[in-house]
Amino acid sequence: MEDRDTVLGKALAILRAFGPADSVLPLAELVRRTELPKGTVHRVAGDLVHHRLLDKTAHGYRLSGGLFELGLRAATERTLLELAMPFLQDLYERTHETVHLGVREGHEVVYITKIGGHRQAKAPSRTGGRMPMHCTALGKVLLAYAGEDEQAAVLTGPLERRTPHTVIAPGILRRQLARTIETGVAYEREESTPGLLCVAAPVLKPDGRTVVAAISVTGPVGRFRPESHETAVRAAAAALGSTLARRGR
Amino acid sequence: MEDRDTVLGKALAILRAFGPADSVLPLAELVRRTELPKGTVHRVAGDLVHHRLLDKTAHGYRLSGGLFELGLRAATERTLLELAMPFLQDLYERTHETVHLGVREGHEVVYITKIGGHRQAKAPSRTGGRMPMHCTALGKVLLAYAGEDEQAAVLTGPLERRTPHTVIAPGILRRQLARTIETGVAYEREESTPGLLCVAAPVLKPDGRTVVAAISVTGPVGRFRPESHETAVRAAAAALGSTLARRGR
DNA sequence: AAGAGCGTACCGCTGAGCGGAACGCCGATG
DNA sequence: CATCGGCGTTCCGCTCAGCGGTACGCTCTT
Repeated sequence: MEDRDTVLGKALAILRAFGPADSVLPLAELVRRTELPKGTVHRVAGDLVHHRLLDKTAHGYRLSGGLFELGLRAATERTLLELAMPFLQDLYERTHETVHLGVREGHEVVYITKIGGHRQAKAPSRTGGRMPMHCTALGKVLLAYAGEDEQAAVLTGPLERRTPHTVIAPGILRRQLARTIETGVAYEREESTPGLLCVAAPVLKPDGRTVVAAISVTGPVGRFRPESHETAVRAAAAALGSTLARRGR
Repeated sequence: MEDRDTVLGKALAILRAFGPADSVLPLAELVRRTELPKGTVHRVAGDLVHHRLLDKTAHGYRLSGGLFELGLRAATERTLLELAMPFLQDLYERTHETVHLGVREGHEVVYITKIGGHRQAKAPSRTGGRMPMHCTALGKVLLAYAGEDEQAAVLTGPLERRTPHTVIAPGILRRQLARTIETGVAYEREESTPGLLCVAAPVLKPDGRTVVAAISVTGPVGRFRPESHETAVRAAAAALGSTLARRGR
């Protein structure tokens, strides 16, 4: 999967060895995960510390602030985030539920940001994290507007059953996607996480066909009725769409 | 400044050649900024593309989504961001002005996040960006609680005059910092950007001495009266402080 | 006391990385 | 239309940065 034969490859193998949940990893753990020789990991990790991509603590290594800073220079994601923020705020203020902004990356959703209050539903999504497309509202929206082949690739591939409600039948899923194109929204009902509901709408280019990103509102089963936020989400997404069209790209 | 003799050094020189404002840089520009041989930049940039840290476009290279994703795995910043979000939301909802969360990194402030609505004052701060400490409310708070030597280092060093209001007299600045410790807030009045006012408060560890981060509210001269948000900012920062103390680190 | 697992240090071999040079392609200039 | 400067790309032989097996010393656990 990764190219472990070049210095850069090794360096990245080490950096990517950190999962979203990991905070500090000891050298030995990095060796295990990267499957690189111990000496090598030691040296490269040392270099990475020197370059401010890793911090060295008493208990091991940790991704450093330098990396955080660098990552936020990525132009497209950052611009999207900055332009979207006001709309996401509006949406949050109107709903007081967890609001997500995500884009498609390969066959998964990547969360650009996640905003919420104290009462937010405990979702597994994390800023900068990934989730499968077939079991999230955000993912379904992004998939619905993705290219034919992209869509087919995901539907054909194995669809992980995350909860009893996860839709793993390609047929049903395909129908949901078709309906998403018609209505302009997608739903998730406890398909990725028990107890969670979600509505999402696409942020489109002016052509009305290409997705740039998607916005969603998530809440817990019980007090939360996703249908009642359908219009708000759609409006926010549409508004962001036109803003993007107006300014630069 | 940078170590250009190792592969990693070159790679980082290239990545860091992208300023906060740059979106796409052509090869030639990278060569100019990094002062590396053309052939070398070409090759390394190619490798970086292969490793999903750069995107190659028709007009040059661009920091890619892979980097964004990686950066957001940095544990400390991300945890801080996640735990802070609800408090920042509250603060925004109460004030409807631009809200910042920042930490100290070296002799500057790094913005972890920035949230605001449509009417937000056009501040130069950007998520992931840097600003000097001596002319921002966030910076003054962070500096006030930083170690003696750290504080001295900044005050001794050259203090850039950003606007006619920038305080560049170490004496006055030191008094402001002292006062910040007493009152628990710092102000900025058009010291970094004309037309902008700002209040900030420290997020402290339980010991009440060590700063972890700082929160601020920014608004435009005219409608915005920073004093009236002093309590709200202080409350938000304090609340975040206790939350951090409770959970994990 | 023995052992397992860790982080660190050493060091000689070698091919990955290096970068100067040359090329072909524009678009600006005269 | 000819020239030229700046661009991105490719090539290739030299060499030293990177490599990783080995060994050591430390701290826990058994």
